[in-house]
Amino acid sequence: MIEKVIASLSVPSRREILYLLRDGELTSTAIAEHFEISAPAISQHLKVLQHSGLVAVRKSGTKRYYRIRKEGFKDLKAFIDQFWDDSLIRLKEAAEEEERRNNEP
Amino acid sequence: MIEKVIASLSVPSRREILYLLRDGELTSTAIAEHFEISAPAISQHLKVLQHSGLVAVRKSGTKRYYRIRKEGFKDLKAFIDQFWDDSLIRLKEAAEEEERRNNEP
DNA sequence: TTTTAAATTAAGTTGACACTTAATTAAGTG
DNA sequence: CACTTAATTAAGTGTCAACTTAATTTAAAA
Repeated sequence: MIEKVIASLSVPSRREILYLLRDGELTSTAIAEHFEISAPAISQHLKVLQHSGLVAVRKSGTKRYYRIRKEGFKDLKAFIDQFWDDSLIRLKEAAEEEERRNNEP
Repeated sequence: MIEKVIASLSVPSRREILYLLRDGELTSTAIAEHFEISAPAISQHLKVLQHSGLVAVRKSGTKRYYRIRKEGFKDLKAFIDQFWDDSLIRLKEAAEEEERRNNEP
């Protein structure tokens, strides 16, 4: 799923949609009002965000309320943390830095 | 920079390169051996990863040793954490869930 | 100084995808 | 039942970037 999650986030408009949804759920139209691009474009973005698991939707009459789906970020967070706070990396880095200092005085 | 970081991560080959570099620095050729795509393609990926700040390079003779640049992940991590553990979101979610239960019995 | 090795730059091709407008579905409301 | 509102699906277009092969740079070895 991380594939789809990252692809979702790679488009500025979609990140902007996520920012908007941080303050609570919004309808497709309400979201579209914040953009210059067309309503269908927003709709397409929302579909991508749903398929990647980053947003969820709730229907009520003709309206559809979109909201952040927190768990959708889980895998990506884990991916990043591998590089961010993996102690193995820190050890490797330190060892190599040490070696560099020794070999190129 | 988050723009470039996410773009970097959106390509499977580049994520694979990062995985390889977790175990320590590697030359361009050593990296290329793990892939089916051409050496120039790898070189281009490495350039993208450098420009996004996710990898750094060290020259020694004709060889170039690439390594993870941990700090490069910082901004993206912060971005994700906004959605992952922002207490405001949790409160909003809880409030809305509550409201949903009340309005649609 | 020729040759080899390591890696890149150059140039061109192709497929994906973020848009657009137009048409369609679905659910109220007069 | 028309009409409106909310949102989507359909279909087509243009751009961009991930590849390719060929050529070039740079440093070391023979």
